[in-house]
Amino acid sequence: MKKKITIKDIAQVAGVSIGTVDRVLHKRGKVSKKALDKVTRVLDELDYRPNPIARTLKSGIVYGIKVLLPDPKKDHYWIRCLEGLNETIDEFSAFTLDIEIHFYDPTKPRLFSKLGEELAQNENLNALLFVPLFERESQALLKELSAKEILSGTFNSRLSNDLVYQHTGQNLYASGRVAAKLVHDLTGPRSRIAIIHIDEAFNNAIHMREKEQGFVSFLKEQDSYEIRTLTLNTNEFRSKFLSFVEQFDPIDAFFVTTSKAYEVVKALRGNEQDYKIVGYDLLSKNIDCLKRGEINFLIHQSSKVQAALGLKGLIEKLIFAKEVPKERLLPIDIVNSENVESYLT
Amino acid sequence: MKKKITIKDIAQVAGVSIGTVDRVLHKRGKVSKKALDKVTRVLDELDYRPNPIARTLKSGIVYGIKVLLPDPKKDHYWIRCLEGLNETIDEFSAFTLDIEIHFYDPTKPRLFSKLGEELAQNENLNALLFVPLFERESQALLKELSAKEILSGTFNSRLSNDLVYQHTGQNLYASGRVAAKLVHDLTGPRSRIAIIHIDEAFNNAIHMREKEQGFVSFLKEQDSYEIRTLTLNTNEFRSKFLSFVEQFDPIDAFFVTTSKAYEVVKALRGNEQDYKIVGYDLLSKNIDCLKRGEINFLIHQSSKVQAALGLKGLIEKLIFAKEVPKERLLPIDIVNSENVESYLT
DNA sequence: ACAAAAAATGTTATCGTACACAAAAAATCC
DNA sequence: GGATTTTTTGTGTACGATAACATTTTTTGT
Repeated sequence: MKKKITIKDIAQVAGVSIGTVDRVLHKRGKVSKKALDKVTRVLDELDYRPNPIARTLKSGIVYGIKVLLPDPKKDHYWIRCLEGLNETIDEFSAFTLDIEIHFYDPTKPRLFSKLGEELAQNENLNALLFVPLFERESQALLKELSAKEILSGTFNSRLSNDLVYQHTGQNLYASGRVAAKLVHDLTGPRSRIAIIHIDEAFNNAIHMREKEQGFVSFLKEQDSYEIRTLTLNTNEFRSKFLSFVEQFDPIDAFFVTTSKAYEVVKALRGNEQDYKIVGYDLLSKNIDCLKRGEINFLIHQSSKVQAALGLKGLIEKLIFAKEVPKERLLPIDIVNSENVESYLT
Repeated sequence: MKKKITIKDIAQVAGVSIGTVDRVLHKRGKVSKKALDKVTRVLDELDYRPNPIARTLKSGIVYGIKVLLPDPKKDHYWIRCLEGLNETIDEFSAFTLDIEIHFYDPTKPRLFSKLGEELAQNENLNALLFVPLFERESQALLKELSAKEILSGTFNSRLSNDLVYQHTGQNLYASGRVAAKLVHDLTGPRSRIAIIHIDEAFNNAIHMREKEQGFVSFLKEQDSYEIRTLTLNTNEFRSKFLSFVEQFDPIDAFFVTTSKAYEVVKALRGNEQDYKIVGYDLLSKNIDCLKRGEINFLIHQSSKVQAALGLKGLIEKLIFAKEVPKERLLPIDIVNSENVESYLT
């Protein structure tokens, strides 16, 4: 228990009043050069860091944080992010934070832009966390935030941009390699494998490509494999999928790069062969298939935790002046029928 | 931003002074029945919860927490717990907490008892977190803590005791089932599987049994398997292990219930056959084997996170009066060569 | 019924920070 | 140099909970 250095200590050592120290700390001017130098030096020497608790207690200081999330009503995937956000909000309920969550239609880049601009207008906005589904629009938003010195955070999708303060995400390439390793374990070498992309437009196409690249890169390192890729939408699924299966027959395993592995399962039902299937995301439909043994593995990069961590990072930066690594990647969880329960908190 | 209810509001509504409210809150007596009733009612009605920040700020209130951990010098396994503890301590550095970590020799129950009693003597000890390696001694300690109204928390090992305030741990039985499922995936049905317990005395024998039971229960549900169990210590390892392998030959897979899977790998080196191996814990030696393909899967229940969560639970109870579920079980992580990196933060 | 003791209740300083305002010191003007 | 403006510095109060202390009310004893 080392004694904590307060603003009082600084004032005493520097031989000035706490008011002067405060002015130096907050750069509100009205300080003579002499006093400024002395205080700055003492501040540095004693390694002073303001007590965030006292700061919070002092009335009036409310940090404004807004979150921009794809509407869970339009795409159920995001409901878990919302849970994560709410948990973090709850965790910091003791502090005076003004956190608002706004939803946007994941199919309408225009509205995203509009909403983003609107939020950025807000006077007392200190940080904005968002899912950058739309590359171009997100870049524009980031530029605006940066200009206004508003902290920015992204999660789930990544932008290649230095302006973003912090990103919390997933290593898609590596997750593809993980899937490949699992398939390799399940089928052995020299097998025939289908990579299925479903609903590329809706989700981020880049996501699926990265997963595919990781997947293929692993298999290339192993014994020879026969790989085919199929890209389609939910509505054209029934018509195209089965003819693909027939054409590429016999298939040993499917790697489904989106959360729609259950669709593949459904389509293959009644088929005699024992297909191995590796997919993504702990949707309840997927979990049902997993438990019935129709899906072998699901890869899970908790979007809930991503959202929670992303928000937490921004809050801690604001309240505690705690620095967070610019990029944090979640573990790639391998889920099968036996450990799935342990991931459902 | 709903307005927060302060002690002042309560006083006003109840028609008394804040002093009286405070006395009611802290049960320090000297309050008339009439006032007590009124305040209690208002307190309940307005759902008042004290501002933990103001409470912390008020000088003098220092919560004392001690942690009792097996010495990482004696058993390197615990070093990761220590990391987790330190991360949590760091996280709450803004609050006035007096946290001390004490080590005990994991081979000496007597010293554990002695140290435990010593710590419990401490006047301003509010909570004690410990790893209950020794059943009997831990029970005694718990009784003492409970009598003194000191919060108790355990992690890593579990005691069947209602006195413990909260436990953070792992589902060993389920992890055994997970391992079995993986082995099943790797070998297919009708294979020959060896369960290896190493250093039962040192670690908790019950742990290994639970894992074994889970493992066997899964395989029983599948097609017939041939299972043999071998229990041994590190020093007698070389002599007994190879003769066991010879005897039970041919073996398809090994399930090692402790963190010593690398020992099995070492012993089997030079052997022609392609054994499948599933083990526990992300020790660097295990990770090396995993990356070289000598171990197929490691099961990971982050002891670091267990320790961190355990401590966090106690702190939040003290500071925020936040209730924590009596038992929290970590996810059972499946680790292979491709996702191991994502777990090493 | 009155004084003294006991019990109940109210008031206030404190923690560390932030900011408004008052006070002092320095600079400017005539 | 004295009055006025400007700059710099110091002081007081608030935030919410706590606990010591001061004050009021009630009870007890004679």
